[in-house]
Amino acid sequence: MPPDEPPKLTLRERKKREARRALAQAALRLSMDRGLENVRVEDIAAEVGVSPRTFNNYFSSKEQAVCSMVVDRHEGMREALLARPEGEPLWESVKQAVIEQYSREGEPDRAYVARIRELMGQLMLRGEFLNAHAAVERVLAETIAKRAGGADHLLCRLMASTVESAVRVAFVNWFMTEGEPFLPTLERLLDELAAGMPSLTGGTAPRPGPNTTTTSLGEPLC
Amino acid sequence: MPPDEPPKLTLRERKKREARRALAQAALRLSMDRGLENVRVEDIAAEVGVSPRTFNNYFSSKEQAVCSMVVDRHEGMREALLARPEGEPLWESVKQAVIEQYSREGEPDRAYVARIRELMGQLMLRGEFLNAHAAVERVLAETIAKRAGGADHLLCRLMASTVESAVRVAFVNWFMTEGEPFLPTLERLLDELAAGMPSLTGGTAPRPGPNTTTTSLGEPLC
DNA sequence: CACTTTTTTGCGGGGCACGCAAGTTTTTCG
DNA sequence: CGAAAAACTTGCGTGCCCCGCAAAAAAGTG
Repeated sequence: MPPDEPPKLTLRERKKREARRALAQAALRLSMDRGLENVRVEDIAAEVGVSPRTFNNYFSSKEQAVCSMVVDRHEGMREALLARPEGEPLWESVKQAVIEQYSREGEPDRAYVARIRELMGQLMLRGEFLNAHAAVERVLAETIAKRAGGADHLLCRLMASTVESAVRVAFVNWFMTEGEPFLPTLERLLDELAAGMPSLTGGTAPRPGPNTTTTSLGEPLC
Repeated sequence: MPPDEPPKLTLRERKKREARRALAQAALRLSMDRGLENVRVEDIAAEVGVSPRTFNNYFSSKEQAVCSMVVDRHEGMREALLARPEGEPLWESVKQAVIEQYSREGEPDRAYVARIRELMGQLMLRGEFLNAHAAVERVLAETIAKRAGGADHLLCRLMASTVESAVRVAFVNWFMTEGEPFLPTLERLLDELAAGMPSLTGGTAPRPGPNTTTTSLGEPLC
């Protein structure tokens, strides 16, 4: 068998990536177990066998570490989108690229649903999570622009932003409902997006209907 | 003239709101002047004439204080949307409600563009900013659901989320370009949304075109 | 004016993020 | 190879932040 990945990247680079990955994973694992508020930076560092100070050389907060898997996805996102066949309509390309990206990880682990729900309850974490999505959004916008051959820059940003919206909504739905699978939901939402959400716009009749609870602000669910 | 707002709310309530408002405003003002990193909680408290500890009774971080104006907008948002005429198509209602909301404040102050741009460079702040938008998004989704008479819950969330996307994209465009006015951009983006972004989808031809710079990640611009 | 409820404040603790200046490892190159 | 250069890690020290707690002050009540 071939000895291993022949180190194309300098040893240093490999070590760095590995350290980063390990830290991120440790941060996530510990947070799932005990809840983010019971995880000190010290713990994460210890888990990986590295000094606390080093943790901060890689991430500037534990929240950032936990969310780094989200942001790392932009890499594959760009490639997937650029790899779509030439003539394909833009929406279809984007839809397939995004779905492919989230298929590769398989349906998120059902066992952890409750934990994830608790995790996302943390306000600081949500901020970082949204930041991560914003990062993905930027490269997505750029890639769309490239793919669309110099289309209106603003519209590309809008499209990228709404696509990320769909992802987030599908994700929140996934971990809030216990039941519904992620990918089909995502696919449906992307289709709706592409069509301007006719299912909503269509059923215009504002029947009063039975009152739903007016859950006001504060910081309830995600 | 009538003596004043006849205190409908107990004196206590008024003081609380006033304190909160004052703190938020001070936080924003100071951040604009010196940049958020040079503003300690102590400074904000001092500006309002209150103990630092009290600041944290109102906000759990300075970032939150700075962004509180965003989240306070959900109040007016709900009212505006529910006040739209009955038969009006949903998209039109939402569009008008949102635009109305942002008209009431007038075009954001042109003089501060550069400052705002710097402000938004702060990563922590962006997280909180996005959190604030997420809060608005929640009540918007709920209001849309009510207005649409029990339509698909998920789609309502999607619509709310994409609308907020449009707002953010328009806003970022505003403070990144120096030039273009906010409201017309917003209006255009909302129209595009309602139509599934045909301007993009239409021009499918993927001409290679001259390469644009592949600005990769890190944490470049907003 | 007593009495209750709510808010403010000081204090103290636990933690986090980061600059800096050694140490240590990897890379480069003569 | 072996030494200088470059890059990464680590410990230490600093400043700041967030929050729990309990006492003091303020606002509401009769």
